[in-house]
Amino acid sequence: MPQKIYNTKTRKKETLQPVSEGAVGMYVCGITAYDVCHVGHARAAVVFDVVFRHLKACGYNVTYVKNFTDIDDKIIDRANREGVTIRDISERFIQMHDEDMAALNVLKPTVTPKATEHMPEMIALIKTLEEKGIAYAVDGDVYFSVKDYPPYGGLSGRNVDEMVSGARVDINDKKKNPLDFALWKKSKEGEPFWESPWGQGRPGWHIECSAMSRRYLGETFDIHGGGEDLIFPHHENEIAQSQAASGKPLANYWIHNGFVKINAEKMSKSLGNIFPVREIIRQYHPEVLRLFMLQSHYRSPVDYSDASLAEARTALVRGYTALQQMKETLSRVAVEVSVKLEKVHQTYLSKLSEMQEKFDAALDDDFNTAQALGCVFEAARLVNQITTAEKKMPAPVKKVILAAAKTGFAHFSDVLGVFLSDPDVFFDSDRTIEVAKRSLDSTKIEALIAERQKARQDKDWQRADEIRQELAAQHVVLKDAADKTVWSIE
RNA sequence: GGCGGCAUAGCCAAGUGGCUAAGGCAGCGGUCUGCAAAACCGUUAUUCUCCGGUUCAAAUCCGGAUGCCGCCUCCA
Repeated sequence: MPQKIYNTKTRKKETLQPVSEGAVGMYVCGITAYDVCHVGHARAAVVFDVVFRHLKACGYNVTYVKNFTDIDDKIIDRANREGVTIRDISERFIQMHDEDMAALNVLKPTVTPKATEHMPEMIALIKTLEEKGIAYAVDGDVYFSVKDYPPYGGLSGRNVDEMVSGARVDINDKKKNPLDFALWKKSKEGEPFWESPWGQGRPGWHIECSAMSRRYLGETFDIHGGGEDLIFPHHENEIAQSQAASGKPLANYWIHNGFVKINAEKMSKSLGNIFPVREIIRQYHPEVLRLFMLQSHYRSPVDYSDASLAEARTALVRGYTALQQMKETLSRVAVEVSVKLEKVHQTYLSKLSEMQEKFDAALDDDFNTAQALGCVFEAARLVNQITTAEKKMPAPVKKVILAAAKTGFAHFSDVLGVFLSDPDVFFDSDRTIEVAKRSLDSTKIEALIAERQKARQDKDWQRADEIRQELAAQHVVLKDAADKTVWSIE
């Protein structure tokens, strides 16, 4: 099925037709490296990671570029506050960003360029704009002249005249027009600077993305992404700069992810409701956060809360429970050369392949991860039916069906970036996190479980139940299997 | 003021013209179990904020009302 993408530029779902057949160029605006990543960054990263993974799974040769802004007012401020260099700051937070992303199973983009490493490209681009009469230099600053680029406002659906009358733009005497934006800023005393035809200074924010996307993807590429807040002014300005310079469209498809909200409010420093990724993954397995994001459509806003993460955890546990049963059954049953499948058994196999088709179709339809997850959970139910409920099914038949399910799940995991752990490793890790969160003592818990096992062997059900209740009070849930008792935190 | 989005069960959330309105959480009944837990089976929206319209047919398209939200200033 052809890939459909909702294009912010046209506000419609369109069929992806790459510039060059079989290849996709994608640029996504990355972070400004001045602080740790929060849930919002995580969402954007996960959304475009799934786009990346899915397009690759579809056979496209994807070049995914995600930049780091490593020169910016906020970085300078922080460097001054801490008395270190801007490089110290940006390197520190890029490193932490990479750690967080790795924890969330976010694949490394093909290229992760940094602004400071692309000064010549930026300066060249600004020069081109200046030569074309679309940019003007004033006292060491260079501005983009919005009135000299008539299509301005095309992406965000804004009208230049109305924006001027709206007048929520900063006052700056150097600008000819309040909507004009800086391409190059003269450096102030003590600030880091680069040499340029306009003197010592540093680039404006928007120009770096124009310069780096051009460098790695060319003048026109396929997909440009970012958070919905970037539509205006950032992406609008990128389009203006790049297209004014090249005379060609910058990107054919514009994808924007929705925001993460906290209690229906915007996350912001002033509200004090920022949730850093590294804090969240101390409370929950990273895949919990990832699953939470994938449960809703990437363009909708999501409301982050502890309750919704707890719910996502339960769902994740459900999936891993199926995987664990599958693994266990597969390891137990010996391979049989020829297995006769009856019609009922064939039904399972066809249901499985139906789930896989629906899964791919969901992602083809504007990366509908929520719908795709529906297929994953239906497949999980099917696995559970095979492993537990279908007692009459011959073991070799189970093996054949579960092997097919395993292949299907491998695909689901590969594309969504969840259910990637070994189930036993996942449960261990989940339990460790929960034990720490509730300040429990696993040694004591296990001692009680051992005591209960003895009581059970002696058929002292009263004592066994007493211990179970005692543990339940600490949120410890027991699961009695034939030979052992496993425990988890509810 | 300008631009845009959203409203589906107790909660979260897909579905955007027509088969039984996915899936997850929670609830209820059953199977299994010493009892549980997990799993499985069954059940939980005659209906998609409200009012009109188009159509043989609408949650889905059009118009209006109400409510919530985002962007227009750094922001994923």
